[in-house]
Amino acid sequence: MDARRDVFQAIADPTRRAILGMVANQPQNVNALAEKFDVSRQAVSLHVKILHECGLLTIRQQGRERYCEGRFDKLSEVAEWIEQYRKFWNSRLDSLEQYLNQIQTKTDKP
Amino acid sequence: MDARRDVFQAIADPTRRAILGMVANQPQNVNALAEKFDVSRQAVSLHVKILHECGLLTIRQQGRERYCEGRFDKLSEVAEWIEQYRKFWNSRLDSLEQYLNQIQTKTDKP
DNA sequence: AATTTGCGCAAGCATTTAATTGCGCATATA
DNA sequence: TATATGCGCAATTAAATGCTTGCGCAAATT
Repeated sequence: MDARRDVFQAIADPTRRAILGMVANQPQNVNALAEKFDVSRQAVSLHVKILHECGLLTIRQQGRERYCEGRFDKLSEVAEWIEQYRKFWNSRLDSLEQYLNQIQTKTDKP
Repeated sequence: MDARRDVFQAIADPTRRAILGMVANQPQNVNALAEKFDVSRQAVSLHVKILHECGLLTIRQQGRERYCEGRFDKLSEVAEWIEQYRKFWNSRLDSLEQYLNQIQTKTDKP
């Protein structure tokens, strides 16, 4: 179960995205994560392993527990890939900056 | 070969990302695309089908040819998912980050 | 010291996926 | 009209993926 293993592939799985969401704010150990899913602890453990191999989370061993914490900078790879196409779906704006100004303006409007 | 079929999964494949890159600027027919890859025409045709099913490209039939053109607005789904984590990897001054901090400060206010 | 708990390893299994090959049907072209 | 071209539709195969189960080790608890 180890072939092409990149960030794009890692985030393709919904369970892995959920895991990332859970370890974004504070570290969680593997069992704590596993309890939140319907799949077995082993399945979650494997997802964690994959995410770790991709550099999307770090693992801090503490006694017999392994605390997982999100490491999201690798997502910039995906973000950059997508950014180049933003102009195609948001044709009147051709940069993130302008896009941001747009939503900011919308939001600020009372 | 039709199960979970979402945008995250569609862009997980490098060949499909390459195809999207090729049809971003001007439409290409299936054979023209296939020539650029080492895999068979059928393989490319299948990737095109998947991308089409995900709404990531449109197909315009013209005679016996099918012109594929990128439709990137579905990528915003991925972009939005990623955006929520940008603050974790991009700690430098960034308009989006500032924006996020701004609303976060508002929210955090007790 | 004995037991429980957290968790990785590894084997096994069902699906899914990517890719190939052969076929046939339209639409072009000679 | 005969032939070439573009391309989808299976059917098939090999590999990858997600998941489970059983095992065992090391750290914590009793």
